[in-house]
Amino acid sequence: MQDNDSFIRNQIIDAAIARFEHYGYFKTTIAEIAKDCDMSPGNIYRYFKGKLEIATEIARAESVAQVERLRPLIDCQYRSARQKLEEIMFQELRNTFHQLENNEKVVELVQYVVNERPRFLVESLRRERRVLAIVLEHGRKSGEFKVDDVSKAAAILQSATMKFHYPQLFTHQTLAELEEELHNLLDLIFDGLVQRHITE
Amino acid sequence: MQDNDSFIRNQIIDAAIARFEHYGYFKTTIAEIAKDCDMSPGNIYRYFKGKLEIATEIARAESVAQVERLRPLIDCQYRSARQKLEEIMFQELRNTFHQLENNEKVVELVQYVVNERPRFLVESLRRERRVLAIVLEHGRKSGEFKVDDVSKAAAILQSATMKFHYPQLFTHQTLAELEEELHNLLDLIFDGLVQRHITE
DNA sequence: TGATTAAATAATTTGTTGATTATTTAATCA
DNA sequence: TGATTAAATAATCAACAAATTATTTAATCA
Repeated sequence: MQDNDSFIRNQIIDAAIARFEHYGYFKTTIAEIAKDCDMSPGNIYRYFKGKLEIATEIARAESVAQVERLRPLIDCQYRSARQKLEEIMFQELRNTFHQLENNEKVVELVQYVVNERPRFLVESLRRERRVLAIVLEHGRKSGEFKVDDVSKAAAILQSATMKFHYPQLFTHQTLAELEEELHNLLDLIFDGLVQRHITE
Repeated sequence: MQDNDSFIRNQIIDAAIARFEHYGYFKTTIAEIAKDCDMSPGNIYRYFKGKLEIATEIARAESVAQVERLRPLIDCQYRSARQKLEEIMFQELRNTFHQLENNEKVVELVQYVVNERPRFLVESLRRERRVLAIVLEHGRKSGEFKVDDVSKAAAILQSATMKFHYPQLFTHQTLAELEEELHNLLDLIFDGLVQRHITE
């Protein structure tokens, strides 16, 4: 029964989230998650390959949700492509920063998943690049941007803003400082990206 | 005797470098370094506060040397400021990449120093920013660049290229891939940085 | 007296053992 | 028969002693 299966998977995921957020990944045991779901520890393994797979699924869902939260923004009619890219970057910076300050258990979990499953990071970065590419394509079509290869441009944009997604690289800076730096960086990038209409 | 003191300091540093490069920071003991210098372990402490201070001095010297190696480049008369910045970035990328591939013991040492002494990283980054600022100032004076605040621009340039200095962020990319990405990034940045002479 | 050492102490690492936890397997259930 | 469990096994962790190493101190040397 496929439906019931995914119902139970969700039940396990939900129990795991609650435990992980409260006690952290390492301090929660499969036995505890199983007990929360009124099942035996072994039965968890019918639904997940192991503890790490549960964590990976949670981290992936968070990464997908973060990108999903950008959707209304990228669909918005009243913003320029530039404004959209700026807001995407700021939203991600603030999100990372707040996670780091308020949600250390989740940060720990994600960092562990990233270390154990290098593909996870590659996949998450690709998801973000797709969003960037969509907005860049808008900008290209409307003539706002001068880009020929949209996905290459997305990759560049992503590496240029890498610092702002990696808490390890927030060298003791405050959010305000990071925001100002990001703002300046984006100005620099856009002045190079915006189509310049030479007056003739 | 100040001269003799610094002679012995250098002797210790040299012995430590040899050991650290060969066996790694953690596998070499103060006793071994002392023996290489024909002195007792305790005597090391007349010259250094401890093992970590020796490592820090070695890492700092490496960081200073890396910046020094850029000097002929920044003094060069026949290169544009843009060319200089490009070559600085490429030189640093290649340097980091090769260290990572050939000199894992040194990488381990530097990473440990960075973890234990957060100031060390701040200091190294400032050293690099100073170089960038010098070249930016050249470009500003000659009219090649449109920058008002040179040291702010240096900071932006540094954060935009952060990925290429942090091996942790080389997500399984080859040197060739990284070089291409850096090349594209610099193109983007310069198109925004270069003064555009509007034809009137 | 400053440089050095040997010896003392403090901190860290290593190795070991027992417990806990993750995962697998072989029944049981419905 | 598929879902579940209980029991078996494998892997990991925690605690603690022993050993090693880092650092300090109190002599000794020249």
